[in-house]
Parts: sequence; structure tokens; C-alpha cells
Amino acid sequence: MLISTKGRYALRVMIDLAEHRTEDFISLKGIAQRQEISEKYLESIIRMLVKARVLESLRGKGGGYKLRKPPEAYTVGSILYLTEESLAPVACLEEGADACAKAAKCRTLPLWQGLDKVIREYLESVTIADLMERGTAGDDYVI
Amino acid sequence: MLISTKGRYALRVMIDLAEHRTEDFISLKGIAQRQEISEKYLESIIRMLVKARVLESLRGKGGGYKLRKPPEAYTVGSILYLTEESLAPVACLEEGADACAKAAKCRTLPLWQGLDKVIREYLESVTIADLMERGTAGDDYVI
DNA sequence: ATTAATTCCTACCTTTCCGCTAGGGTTATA
DNA sequence: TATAACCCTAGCGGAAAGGTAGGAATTAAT
Repeated sequence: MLISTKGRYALRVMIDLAEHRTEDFISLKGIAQRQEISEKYLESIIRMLVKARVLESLRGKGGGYKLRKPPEAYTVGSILYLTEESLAPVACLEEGADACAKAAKCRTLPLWQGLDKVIREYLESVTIADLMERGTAGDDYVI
Repeated sequence: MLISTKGRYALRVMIDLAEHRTEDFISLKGIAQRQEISEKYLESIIRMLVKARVLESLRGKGGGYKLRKPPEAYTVGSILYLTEESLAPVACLEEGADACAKAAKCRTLPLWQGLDKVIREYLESVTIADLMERGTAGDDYVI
């Protein structure tokens, strides 16, 4: 498994905020209820999004969160990179992994690099706006 | 991380056998030494390959393993599917996963299905023979 | 001033999987 | 008869996933 619940939940938050996009801020409580995620757990996920300036937040009464930019400005990849430890398909490509001593002679390294590239490119090719459209437009998309 | 050591070791076994391809059978011991993998651990991995009839085996003196077909006949995907529990990028796509109650309305399911497809297609597009060429031909491949 | 909300921190817990290690018995073949 | 594959079981240490729990500080609308 490549994508953890953290990443999936982060995407659901983004979609939720995109669908309820108004001038108002959306409270964590509301998102948690709609998405059926514990408030406490969601808090830790949303904090990452705020820190990365993906979301704007407002404290106090009437506070909450909103997207800083329109949904089409956020790729799925950009969100997942914030919440996932790593999206590398194998350990040796993870950030901070010790450079493998055998890398120069490795028969499989190019394979993993290629796989990594394919995954990145796909995740960068889809935006939050794309996710909104799918699933509402009559479910007639084909994968 | 998507690919475990089991899968990576399986590929290294396939490459090793492809590179030492003769009429003779190659012993587990030899593979283990060259690849620096414990014999016991390797045994469990190779057993999967034999069971799936990817490898031919011979017992007794002079025994060991060899590829049944030429290296270009095996895709990386076909090998990984044997050793990996699952190559699904998210839990809900794993075989045997309970069908998600929200699947029909899920905003992200198509995303994961698309990602899954991209991964599968890539892994099916590379063969063991491809892995052999890379890394020997002067390291001038570009990813 | 009060209330409602985010923010920030720490600590802990359970479960699952990974990557092995260890041991020993059985069977086939040169 | 030595040598190899075959087959099974058991366990284990570490890491990560997926949370839960609780509290304290800050901010803003009313």
C-alpha cells in the first residue's frame, strides 16, 4: 500500500472544502462530521495543510478553514506529498535513505526510478477540481 | 512503500538466473551468495516462483533452479504479483477487501483506480531481459 | 465577558506487517 | 550416500499505521 489514510483523508478534506466553497470559513467539526473522521485525528492532518499554506485558517467564533486557491490549482500529488512520509515505491528511493552502495551497478534501480516517475506524473496530472467533477457528473466516467 | 524486499529479491533471483543461463541448474546456495541474501529467506521466495512454474527445479546433486522460459518472456509485474501481498496503492483496492459501502459515491475511487492502472501498465511493460540490459550496456540509459 | 473555535503539545495504545532467524524432517537424484 | 531441493512450524524485534486522550493557549465574534 502506497497511500495511507492520512493522505486519503487530506484529499477528502480538500474536496469537502472545495465543495463548500463560500466566503465563510468551514469548521473542523463540520468537516469531521461529513467525512466521518474523528475530530482529533483530522486536526493533525489539517494542521499540515495549514502549515503548508494550502489552507487559510481563522480562529475564534465563526472560524475554520478555507482553500487559499481554487480547486484546480491543487494537484493531488502536491497534497499527498504533504501528508505522506514518502511516496517512493521502494525503500532505496525514500528521502533520507542511505545511498545504496550498489546503486551504480544495480540492475533494478532504473526500474524503480521509472516506476516512481510514472506515479509522480500521474498524481501531478490530477487536480482537486478533477476529483469534484468525477462522481457528480452521472458516474459515467471510465477508468 | 509499495514493493517489499520479497518482491525485489524475487526480481534479483530472476536476473541472476537469467545471467547464468546455461543447461545446468543453479543452486540456491550460489544465488544466495551472489545476491547476499540468507539461504533460508531466499528459499521461501524461490518456492513461490517454483510453485508458479516460473522456475524449473531439480533435486539432489547437481540440482538447483533454472528459468523455464527466456528472460524476455517474464514481465516484472508477473513476478511481483507472485510475491507481493498486494500491489494496490490503497487499501480499498486490495483483493479481498470488503467492497466499500461508499464506493458508488466515492470522489477518490477513480483516482486510485487510475493510479493502480498506471502502476500495473508500467510493471507489465518491463521484462527481466530489459533489466539485464540496463546496467551492463555502459550505464548510459536515461530515466 | 463569554463563547466558540483553532492551535499546539505530549503521551500512549493496539494492531499489523516486515524482514527476517531457527530448526528439523522428507524426498529425489547424480 | 552425499547433496540438494522441498516443506512445515514457530517466533521475534522493530517500525509504522491509525488512531485515542487530555489539556492549555490563543483569537475573534457577539
